[in-house]
Amino acid sequence: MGASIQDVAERAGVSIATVSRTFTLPDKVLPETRKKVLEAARELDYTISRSASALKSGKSSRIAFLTGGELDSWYDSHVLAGLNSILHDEGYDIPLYAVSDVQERHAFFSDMSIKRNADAVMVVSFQISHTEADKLATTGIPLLGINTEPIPEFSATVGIDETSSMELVVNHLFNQGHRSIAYVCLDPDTESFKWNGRARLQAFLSSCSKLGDQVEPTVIHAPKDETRADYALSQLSRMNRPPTAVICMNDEYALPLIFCMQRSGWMVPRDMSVVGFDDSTYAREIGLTTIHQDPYEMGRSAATTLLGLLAGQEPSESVRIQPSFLAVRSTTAPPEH
Amino acid sequence: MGASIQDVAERAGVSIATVSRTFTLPDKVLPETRKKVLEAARELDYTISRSASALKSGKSSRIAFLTGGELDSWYDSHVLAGLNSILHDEGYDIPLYAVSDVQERHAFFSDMSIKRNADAVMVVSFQISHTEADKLATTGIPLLGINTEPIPEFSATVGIDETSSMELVVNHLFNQGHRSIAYVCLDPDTESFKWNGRARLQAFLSSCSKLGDQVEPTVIHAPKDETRADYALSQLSRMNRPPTAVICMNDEYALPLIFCMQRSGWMVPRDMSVVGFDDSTYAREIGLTTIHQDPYEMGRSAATTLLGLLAGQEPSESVRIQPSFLAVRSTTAPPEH
DNA sequence: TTGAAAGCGGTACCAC
DNA sequence: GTGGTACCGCTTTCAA
Repeated sequence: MGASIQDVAERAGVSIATVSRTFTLPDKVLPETRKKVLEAARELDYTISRSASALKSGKSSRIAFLTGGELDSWYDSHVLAGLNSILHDEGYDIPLYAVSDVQERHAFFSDMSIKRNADAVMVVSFQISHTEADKLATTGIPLLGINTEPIPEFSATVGIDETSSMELVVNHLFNQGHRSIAYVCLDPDTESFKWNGRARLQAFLSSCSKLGDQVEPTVIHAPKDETRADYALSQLSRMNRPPTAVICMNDEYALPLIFCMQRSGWMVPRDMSVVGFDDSTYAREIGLTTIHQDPYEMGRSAATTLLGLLAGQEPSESVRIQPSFLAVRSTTAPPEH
Repeated sequence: MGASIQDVAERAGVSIATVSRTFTLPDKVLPETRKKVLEAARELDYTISRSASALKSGKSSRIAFLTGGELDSWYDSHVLAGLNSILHDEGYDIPLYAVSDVQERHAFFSDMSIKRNADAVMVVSFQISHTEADKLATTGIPLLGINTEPIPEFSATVGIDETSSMELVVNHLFNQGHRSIAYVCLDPDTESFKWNGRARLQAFLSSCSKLGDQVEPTVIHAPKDETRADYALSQLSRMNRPPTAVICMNDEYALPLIFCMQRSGWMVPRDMSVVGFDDSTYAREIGLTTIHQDPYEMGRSAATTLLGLLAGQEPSESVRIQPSFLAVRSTTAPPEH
């Protein structure tokens, strides 16, 4: 159906080698010849075949995107958009490996269909084990982490500083006078493959302990489903000395919790301060105090780093900390005594 | 680096043809032989090369995903997740063609890099022109629409019934006693390539006119950016006889509008009823009355249809209407006189 | 059932 | 600067 390089060569009266060069190394072709070829190509509506050039050149032109769970989170889909905004134009596809249960996870790392079929792997928000990372490393292709633990197997990692971000939050609340703070999150051990679940929890505990005995931390493991806000609220209510502030693992926990509180007659921040993480959809409009970060830019940053790596450059820094800051808005206030 | 089909053949003591068959047509290989091959493959950590098989078989194993604007909308990213949940396992990649300005749009349809490099095109939420559709049709590959106008060039279209969904909304408000209703949307002619912008606006106007002179419709074109809610509210405020209800083109307009109203001291639904479209993130938690639809399922539905098409089946129905319904919650109520 | 062999459509090396 | 050509790794007749 479509014209091949042969057809173009004949029409332009040159060899296929020249046609190939015209597209891949235009400088090595006489402007005049190039013009002829380009014209012939246009007339025949010729497009280069990805599979053919991939086969011959030995590069798959695919960057695997590995993530835990369906690609439905605000964070991951923005990372993807950012990656694609750069990699697409460079000729890369981004196959999506969304492993959402242990079987899929095991399958991914055992058949390793990625081998020879990807030029790099982006590990996104995924709590990868060392065995798994080792397995990936045997491919010899660059491994990049976005929103993951910076492990030695990765050529580079892009993310925010979880520890200092959480410290910003805890200190903000502490400075407002809060002395009992709850952290609401998924149970990182059972409910999810996401890395930041674990990292943020640890950061919360360490931030509190830095303040010594002055702050009493509580951890509430909420379920993943729609009942998470109700569950968290009921847990808070039944404590005999409830905290005065709640930090949520992300906005997707914080916002429903706020709505739920309002329906139950609690005033935010009067009765309870609430902080989120991410500064995602509606956070600004609602006035949520939250940690701001930009996953789209992280995707772009990772893509740029990767392109350098693929071009043979050494990564200038193996861990790239992206900016994040505490957006103080109207869901936090000093506690009423 | 990686083992090739040659290596496996040698190790298993068979020809490469047999190795190939073992993976693509296992039934045509003696169980005994198959076992040998599979074992050799495992020992060598062999994975089939996608580019090689793509080249030889003439199929690209790519399904192009064409959408207007960055892939950051709730709707589009859920469609993608749904598509990928089926197509990935079938061995398809889904390259993302996100055209967000006129240049990119023009480039996409003029270089047609998709030609010979995609087995099908998914047109998602995109207001495609007839010229463009014709151009795509010259590739001869299946064209599917998701959340698009059902045009003859498409083999199939998946979406909700925009007209009847909007009628559900308008009639709900009418039955509550609303007689002056505003519709808030992007200006479909200038601000976006998204199809439903146009379709919903038309549906709004026709739904109102079906009720004759009894309902007075107003259309407010709001900007795309963060000021959209403020802008819409200011437009509403300056009307000398403001409507009693507002329908928004989607939840991403409705929710900020509600927050904005609350900040300005308006009570929803007492002072103004608000309806959204999509039933997306937080809509349920906030109690937004909205049209519910499931883009993830639409993606899966379209993927299934496509696989049938690719397997040579005729599509059973060229337009597939996915279920949608009005979720009546707490942002609509009879108007106070 | 299995093997031999002819490509699929490019790329890149080597002459000229 | 351009052309000839040997592959890249697989799929798929066609014979055996």
